[in-house]
Amino acid sequence: MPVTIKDVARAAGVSASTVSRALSMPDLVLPRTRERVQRAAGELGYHPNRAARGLITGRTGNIGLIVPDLTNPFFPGVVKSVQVRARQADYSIFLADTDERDAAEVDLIRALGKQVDGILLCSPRTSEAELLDACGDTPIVLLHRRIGRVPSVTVDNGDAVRQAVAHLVALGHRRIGYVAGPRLAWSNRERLRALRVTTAAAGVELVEVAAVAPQFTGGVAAADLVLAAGVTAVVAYNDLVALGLLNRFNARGVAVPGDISVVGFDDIVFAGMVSPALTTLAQPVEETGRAGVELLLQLLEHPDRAATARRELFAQLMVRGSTGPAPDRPARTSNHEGSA
Amino acid sequence: MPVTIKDVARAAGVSASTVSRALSMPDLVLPRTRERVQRAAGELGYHPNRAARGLITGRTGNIGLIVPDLTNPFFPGVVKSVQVRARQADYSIFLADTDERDAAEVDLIRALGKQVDGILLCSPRTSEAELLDACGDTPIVLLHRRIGRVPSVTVDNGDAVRQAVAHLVALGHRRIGYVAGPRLAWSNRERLRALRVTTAAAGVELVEVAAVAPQFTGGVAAADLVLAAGVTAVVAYNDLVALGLLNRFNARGVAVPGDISVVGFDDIVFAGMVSPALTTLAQPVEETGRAGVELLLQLLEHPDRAATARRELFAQLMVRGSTGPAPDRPARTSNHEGSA
DNA sequence: TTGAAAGCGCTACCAA
DNA sequence: TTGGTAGCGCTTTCAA
Repeated sequence: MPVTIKDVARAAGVSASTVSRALSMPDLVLPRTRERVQRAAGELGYHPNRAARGLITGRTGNIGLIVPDLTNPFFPGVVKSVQVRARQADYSIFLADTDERDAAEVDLIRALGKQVDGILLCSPRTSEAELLDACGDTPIVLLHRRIGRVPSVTVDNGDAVRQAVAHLVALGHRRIGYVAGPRLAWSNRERLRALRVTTAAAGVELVEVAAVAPQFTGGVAAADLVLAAGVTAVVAYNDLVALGLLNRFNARGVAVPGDISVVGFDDIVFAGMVSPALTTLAQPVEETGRAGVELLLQLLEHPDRAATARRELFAQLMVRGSTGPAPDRPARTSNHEGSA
Repeated sequence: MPVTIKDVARAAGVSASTVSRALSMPDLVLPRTRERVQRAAGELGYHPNRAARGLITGRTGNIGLIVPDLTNPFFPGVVKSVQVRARQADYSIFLADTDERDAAEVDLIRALGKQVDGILLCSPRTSEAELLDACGDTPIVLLHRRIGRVPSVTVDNGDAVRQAVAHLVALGHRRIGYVAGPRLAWSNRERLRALRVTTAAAGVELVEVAAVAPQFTGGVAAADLVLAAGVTAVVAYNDLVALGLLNRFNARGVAVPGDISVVGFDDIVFAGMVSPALTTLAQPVEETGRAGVELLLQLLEHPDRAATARRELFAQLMVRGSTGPAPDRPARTSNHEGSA
């Protein structure tokens, strides 16, 4: 049986109220008493029961974090940074992974809602209305998505895309493909929109090749379509997809960047491990998580103030081996002479 | 203000006790009443406050999960499978990442202890005594570690190593290197021990090259030592380290498997993405997580019974491009002719 | 079968 | 500055 506040009270020869105060509002008790209580608590190994405390204060000391898929190395990065910042503020993390099943988001929000002070929603796909409905009055902060005036931490996808397109155009590419991710993903929509605008402005062609699962296999599946599209460069929704492209290109004997250039998003650690290393837009993962927690904490302190409720971060282009000068002609669509 | 049991009681025209029963022990109330209550609960969107329930039942419905480093793709796999199984049993997951800082384990165990019904400790490094002390009377299940009679899920590292060595020996290798991981990691100790035994039994030489951080950079750092050790094959503590080796070998112009063969552990998804693809020992991640949760649930049901308290799983060798016939001589230690 | 009452561990209020 | 008391939302006796 765990040691409760009463045990400490008895040991210190004071009342439970005093123990409570001595521990959480030390200024309100006499130094002598405080010390006595703290020593007793220490000796007994007392740790307040957070659930019981939460019941009355209305605060659990927990933060919920919902991510689409831990298997994508991008998200563990976010989780870690959230974790670090949360722990600093003495919060624990409830983690849930939706496994890319959009419907699971709402269920998880509902399930976690009661046990946490607020939820960090990473790249949610659920429609605005459903999301807001599911949250009820649980404070939320969106990561990588923007909805009305809901506090959010986002990365400027427009700027990121501009960097990528400028880079490709400078290399001489005039026909660029995009392998999209989940249609409902905000990042995907933003990237696609920015690609349309930016390529048009630069006077180059954009080919929307396909939309695939944001995974390695998605990239593998899209690779042949990319080749058939006759582009000299391709932007992938994320690094996983880009790596899938690279892999299939390699299997088909299509040289990167000789025959075709590839750009990804996220700069997951493996983007730098393959050869040629992937050119990608590095997301400031660490900052994202930290900023998310901070926004949420702020929100918990001042539920009214919404002034600082948005933070926009920036991605940075990492130019690596997978992009190079445009080939004179698009990549051959097959390396078997006969099949052309 | 969230809807409480009283609201439902009022709406259904019954007492709070009845609501409680109708929801958690439906057989004890009249079908008519039950329906009325359930409808009311549904309409109001009532979800019991788990903290309050836990206060009286002594069960939180939460499971703690502590992993060394989410950045290693092996662990997200475990987390996901734990998550899935836990959710089936209507448990939520408290996740904590120690960031490979051994000391953090104890703190986290203490911090989580009170808020969960039990803890899943994945690959902990802490000494047996400290660990048991920190746990107090929180039930724990160890993943990838064995301590006395503490319930655990492990993979038979001896068998895994046997598979790897047999494979390498069959290819003609006679001098095999090992790049170790954290000295305190149980898996590392087991693998090292098994390597010693197995190589000796096969009459081949084992060179313990180095011990590095279980990360990509660790492998990169060890690569030159491996080459200097004059081995024709190298076993790495895990895939991340193996990929680091591969990367550095590639940079130095050392052919894999032409000049040297590489074997990793885990079969993280990226092991199959590089070329040549990494030969590795696939851990049954999904089963590990599931088994861990099941053991813990069992433990919570019958704190006494310890019969089924251990589960041993098996790794499977995935032979891929990174291993091949032994070169006649060990890999050249440099590709610069002059420097030899 | 149902309701009233007690109490889980804690904090917040009010008096002293 | 301290202690007593009430009550957070829920479950679980015990009576009715």
